[in-house]
Order: sequence, then C-alpha cells, then structure tokens
Amino acid sequence: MSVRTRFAPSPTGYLHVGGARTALFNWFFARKHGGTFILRIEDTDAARNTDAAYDVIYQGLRWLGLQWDEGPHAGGGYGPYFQSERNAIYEKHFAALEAKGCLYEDGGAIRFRSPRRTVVVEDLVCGRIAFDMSNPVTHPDMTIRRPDGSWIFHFVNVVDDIEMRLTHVIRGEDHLSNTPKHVELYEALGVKPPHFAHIPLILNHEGKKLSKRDGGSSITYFIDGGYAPEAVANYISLLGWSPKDNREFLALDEIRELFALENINRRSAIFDLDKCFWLNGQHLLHMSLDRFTDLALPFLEKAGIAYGAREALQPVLAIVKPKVKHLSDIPDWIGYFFDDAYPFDPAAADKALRKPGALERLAQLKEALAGVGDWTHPALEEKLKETAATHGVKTGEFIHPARVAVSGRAVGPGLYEMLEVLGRERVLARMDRAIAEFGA
RNA sequence: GACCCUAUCGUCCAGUGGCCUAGGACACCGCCCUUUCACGGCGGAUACACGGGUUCGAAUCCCGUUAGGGUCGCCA
Repeated sequence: MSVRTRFAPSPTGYLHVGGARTALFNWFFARKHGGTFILRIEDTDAARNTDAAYDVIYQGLRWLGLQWDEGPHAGGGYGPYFQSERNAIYEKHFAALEAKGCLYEDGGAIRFRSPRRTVVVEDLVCGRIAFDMSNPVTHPDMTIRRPDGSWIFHFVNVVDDIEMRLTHVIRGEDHLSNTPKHVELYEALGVKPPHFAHIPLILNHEGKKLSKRDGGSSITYFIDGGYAPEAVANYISLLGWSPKDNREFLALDEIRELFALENINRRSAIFDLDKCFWLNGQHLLHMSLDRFTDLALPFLEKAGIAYGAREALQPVLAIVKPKVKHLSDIPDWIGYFFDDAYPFDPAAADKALRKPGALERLAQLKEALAGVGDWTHPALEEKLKETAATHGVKTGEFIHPARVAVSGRAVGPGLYEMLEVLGRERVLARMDRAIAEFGA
C-alpha cells in the first residue's frame, strides 16, 4: 500500500513554525516513499475563517517549497479537502456509531462511550505506549458533536483520516495523549488505525510551547525578514531530526532523501533564532546568483531601488552576495550603485575624507585610474598599489578615501570589485563629486 | 491533581555497554587571514540532573528522586 500523509492545519491566519515543520516531515516522508502528501483544511469553525487565513497557509507552504498532491487547488480523489464541506461524510459515520450503540446524549451534545479498556499505541517515534482508559473520572467520554450539530475535532479528524486513506499520521507530540481516544474511534468504526509518529514539540526560550507572541514563531516572520526558504526549512528540520552524521547545512532535496522517522528524537527543542540566522547566511552565500537574484527582487521592489535590467543588477548582487545575511538588507547594500546622489555617512567621511591629505590622495588616484586601459579588478588593484608606491604611502591611504568617495560609506564589497562594477565613468565622476563636496 | 513523554555544553544535534580523559554546530572569548565588512582558518571555555542498582566495565540497561514539557474542552 502506498504511503499517504497529510498536513491538516486550521486557518487561523498564521502558520506556526511547528506546523511548518510538521508539514515538512509529512512531505519528506511521503516523497521519500513515493507516496502522496495531502493538505486538508480543518475549518469546522467556519465563521472565523477568512480568505486571507487560507492564503497564509498556501503561501507559507509554497514558500517553503512544499507542493501537496491532493488538497485545495490540487484536487484529488478524496475531497472535498475542507472540513466545512464534508458534512455528509461525517453524518454517515456518525450514523454508523449510533447504530452500534456507541453514542449517547449529554446535555444536548453527543458523546462517544469509551470501551474502557487499555489502549496500546505503537508509535513510530515514541515506541509502544499503553494507556489505561478504564477510569471514567480521569478519561471522560469525549464529546464528538455539539448541541448545534457541529463537529468536534477528534471525530472529524479520525473520519477524514479514514476516508482519505491515510497510512501515516505524523503530528506534534501534543496529540500523543489524544491518540488512545482516536484509536477507540477507529476501532468502533471498524477500521485499523494508521501508523502514528509523534514528533517532539518546539519550545520558546522559556521552555514553553512556542506561541504566537514569540518572535520567529510565524513563517511570515521569516518571509518578511529576508530569510531564504531553504534556510528556514533546513533549520526547522534540524529540530528533532538529524542525519546522524553531524551534517547541518543541507538542501531541501538532501533532507528529503535522508529523512527517516527512525531518526527523529523524542526531546522537545528550543527554537534558536541565532542558528537560523547563521544558516540563512550560509544558504545565501552558497546559492546560485540566479537564485539569489530571484529572492532579492521582491525586497528591491519594496525598497524602490531603480536597478534597471536584471543584467545590470546581477554584477552588483554578485559582489555583495557573500556579505548579505538577510535578503531584506540588500537594498541598503546596493542602493548607492543605482543612485549617484548617494549620501555620505558622516563618520566614514570624517575618517576617510576630512583627514589631512585625503583629498589630495583622491585626486592622485583619480588621475592614475583615468589612465587604466583595462578596467578590471586585477588591473585596478595593480594601479592603486603602484600609485601608493609612487607616492611612498601605504595602500590604505588610497583605499579608504576611494571607498568612501564612490559609495559614501566605510563598509561594502571589495573595493576593486566595486570600482570595476561601477565602471570608469561613474568612478571618476564620483571622485570629483567627493573632492568638490569636501574640498571647500 | 491524574495520565503520558523527556532529561548530554547556554542552545540544537551526535553518542544505544568498552573506540568517551564525551564529538559536531550556533552563540561567546582569544589569535590568524583581510589595510572595509564579511567569509575562512586555528585555539579556548562550557555538558552526561541526582541517588541507587546490573556489569569486569555505564552517558548508554533497570529502579527511584528531582526537574521540565504535554494531555485531561461542547478548541484544533
């Protein structure tokens, strides 16, 4: 039987990193085994759900690089994939339970009568766990339907997992204690339960379940904050799972191939933004320029950078790429390349341009560079060093004023690369501008 | 409170009886590389919760204690 897994979020307007990791693990497992990954929306609380809340889920999953085989926009043979549209199916199973005498009314609501036996859960991550369900005080009969006819999570979740032919239920450990109740439902419905795999929780720095108020608990935070999707997917995959060989910098494809439920550990993990940040820098550093460009574009649009054509943009991105840690920082890194009226950072100007002799050096360098035939990094470097030697000073005496003159700032890409990309015309003009501005 | 899960550096992850005077990564602290900032390199500091067993031998197995987390909803 081919593997079928699912991610079943509720449209709350928020995609939690824990939920994202659950989705990822289900997706990895399905893909690894040539199975099917299903997206099901648990929107029984229909009144509260808005279109925007659904989109947050779709966009978040797509951003991470997950595609679902069945579900909203994808179709599939076991729909509808919204619980709000599956009422007839629930009625059918409800009637079956009723016919078997498993249900009774309590204050207008309907409860499922527990068989009151010990339920053994064979969990792929946690092992064999026996739950003694005999005491009704500690394990009260669960409600499956409210007086208004609406359904309770446990019931619809189980019914859908049956109807959608799920083979593996991979979900957060917060559901482990609910599992024996679910198993009772499967048995009452005459269906063999799927395989369960409960994955450890993600905690905040206080050691509590990561919640909405915690920074970095939402995928939106990473999208807006300039993280590469592959970095976030890489990081959250490492929470509770590892390839067991100390490798950490992994592409989505690699994780998918390496993934195994047996390698999931049982300890809950504390979310560490620092490490996610580091991994982001690593992915940015090692990805292709085309990928980097694609990811940078939205941030450039948003910042209103007039970068012109992609061909003009890429050489600039190429030289800042090794330095960038957040995509959202790119506009600041490259803004002056596309704006001749760039401002001068006061501190940088004081240090490099207002020093005695600085403008003289700049003028000497400008004259020397004007004569460079081959406007490339190596030739420019050679010429600058030669000029410094001619005047008997250290190269830094030329490098620093030049950097601040052409960019307005003390920090940036390598000077020679920057000069090469800027081109002769602009470099010479910018040096003139600096000399004029600080010469008075 | 009952039930369930967990317990290795501050954090994440290795380690499933001897190869561990416990390894990797982030963060931190030095040094080097680089006349920017990064990247990179080298080095440092920091952990097997505690107590009992089992064993020739335990981070690894068992029991207990303690601590943390989760579930006990007519939320999902």
